[in-house]
Amino acid sequence: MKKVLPRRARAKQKRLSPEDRRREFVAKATEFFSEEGFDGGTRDLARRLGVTQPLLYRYFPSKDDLIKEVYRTVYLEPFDAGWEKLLTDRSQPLRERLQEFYQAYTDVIFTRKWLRIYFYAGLKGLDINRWYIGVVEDKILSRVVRECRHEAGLPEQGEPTAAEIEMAWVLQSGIFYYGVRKYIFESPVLEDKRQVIGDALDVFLTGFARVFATATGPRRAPAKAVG
Amino acid sequence: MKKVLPRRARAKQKRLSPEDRRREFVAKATEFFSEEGFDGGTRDLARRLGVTQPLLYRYFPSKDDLIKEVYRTVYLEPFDAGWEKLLTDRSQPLRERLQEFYQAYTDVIFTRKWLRIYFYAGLKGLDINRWYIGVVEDKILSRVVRECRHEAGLPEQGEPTAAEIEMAWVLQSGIFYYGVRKYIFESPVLEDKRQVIGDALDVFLTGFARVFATATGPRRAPAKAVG
DNA sequence: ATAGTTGATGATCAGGCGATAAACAATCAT
DNA sequence: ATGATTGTTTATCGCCTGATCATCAACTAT
Repeated sequence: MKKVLPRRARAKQKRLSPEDRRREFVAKATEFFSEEGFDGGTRDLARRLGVTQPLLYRYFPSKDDLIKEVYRTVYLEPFDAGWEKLLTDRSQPLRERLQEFYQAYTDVIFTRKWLRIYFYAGLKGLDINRWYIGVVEDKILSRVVRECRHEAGLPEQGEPTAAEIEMAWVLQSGIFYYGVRKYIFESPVLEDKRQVIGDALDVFLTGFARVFATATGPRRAPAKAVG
Repeated sequence: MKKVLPRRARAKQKRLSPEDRRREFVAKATEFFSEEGFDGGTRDLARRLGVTQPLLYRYFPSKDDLIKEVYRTVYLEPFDAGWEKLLTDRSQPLRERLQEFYQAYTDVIFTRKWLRIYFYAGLKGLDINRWYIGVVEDKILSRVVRECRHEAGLPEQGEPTAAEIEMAWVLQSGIFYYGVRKYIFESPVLEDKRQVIGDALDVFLTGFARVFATATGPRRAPAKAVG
C-alpha cells in the first residue's frame, strides 16, 4: 500500500493566527499590486505568497475585497497625529518646523509602494484619493498657510483663501513630485532630499511673505472660494 | 432564393483613405486607453470604434503596436518649438514670458486624456517617461534657470546646477500637479488657472532671486551633479 | 488514540482575452 | 460588366482570469 506523503515538504513555519496570516497576505498583496497594478492576477499573487490561488478565497471573499484592504492599510496606517503638532508648535522657527515635517512626511510616502498604489487608485477614480486630498488640505496646507500668515505678520483671522491654499499646494506638489520622479519614473534626481526640501522651503517662505504681504488689496481677481 | 442583405445598414460615410482611417483608430484608441488603461480590451475598443474586433488587426499587427502609436501621438505631437523661443526672448519681461509659456504649455497637457496616458505609461515603467522628463529638463527647466540667473543679476556662465534644476522642478511640479488634481483626481481647485500660475511664478521668482543670490558660496552641501 | 475543526490543495467552470483564418462586401480599374 | 483589390465580418482557437467545490492535511481538545 502506498503511504500518503505530505504533498510538499514545507519549511517548518509556525502556524500564524488567522488574523496574522490575513495581515501577512494583505501586506504582501500590497507589494504585489503596487508592482503589477490591480490587474495583476490572483495566481501570480498566490505564487508570491507561496500558496495556491484558491486559498486566497478562504481569507477574502473576492479579489476586490482584498484590494479594499490594501487601500486601507496604505492610506490610513501612516498618517501620524504628531505631524499636526509639529506644524503648529510656535516655540520652533517656522522654517525648521516645515523642514522637520516634510522630512517626516516624505519618509513615509516616498516609497515605490506607496506612490504607485496612490496613482493606481487615482487612475481608477476612487473616492479615496479625493478624500486624501481633502485631508492634506485640512491637516497640512491650511495649517501651513496660517503659520505663514503669522510669520509674515499678516492678519490671521479668517479661513485660508482658495488662492493661499493653492500656493501651499504648489509647495506641497513641488516636494511630492520629487518623490514621483525618483520612485515612480526612476529618473535621476539630486539625491540630497534634505537640501531639496530646504531650498523649496526657502523659496516658498521668502516668496510667500513678499507676494501675499502686498496682496491685502485685490492684485488680480480676488480669490473667490470655489464651490 | 434568399437575397443577401448588407449585414448592417451602415450610415453612409465616405470611405476614408487607409492612412486617415488608421489615424482615426489611433485617436479614438487614445481616448479609450486613457479612460480604461492599457488593459482595456480590444473588444470594448472595437465597439467604441463602431467596428468588429478583428478589424483592428488589419491596421495594427498587435495590440502593443497600437499602444505604441498612441504613445507617439500623445507625447510627440504637442511639443511646440515656439515655446523655446518664448522662454528666451529677452525683449519681454521674464515674468510675462513664463506666464505665457506655462499658459500655453498647460493648455496642451492639462487634459484628462494627456495626463492619464502619462501616468499609465509611467506606472508601466516605460522609457518614454524618463525620456520626457529629460526633455523637460533640457528644453524648459535649464532655460528657466538661465533666465532666472540673468534676471537676478547672477553670473550666467556654466550649466545649471543640479540644485537649481531641482528648484525649477518644484515650480514645474507645483503647476503640473494643479492639473493632476483637477483632471485626474477631479478634486475641486481654484478655477482661475491664470491666477494659480501667476501666483506660483511670483513666489518662485522673488524666492529664487533672494535664495540663490546668497548661494554663490556653498550654503549647505555643494550641488553635485548626479550620476 | 480519536473526533472535530481549521488550513490548504487539485481539479474544474464559465467567461474574457488577444489573435487567426476563411468567407463575404464594397470599391476600383479596365 | 468583369476581375482584382481592399475592407469588414463571422467563427473560432488557445490561453488566462476570478471563482467554486470536494478532498486531503494539520493542528487541537478530549
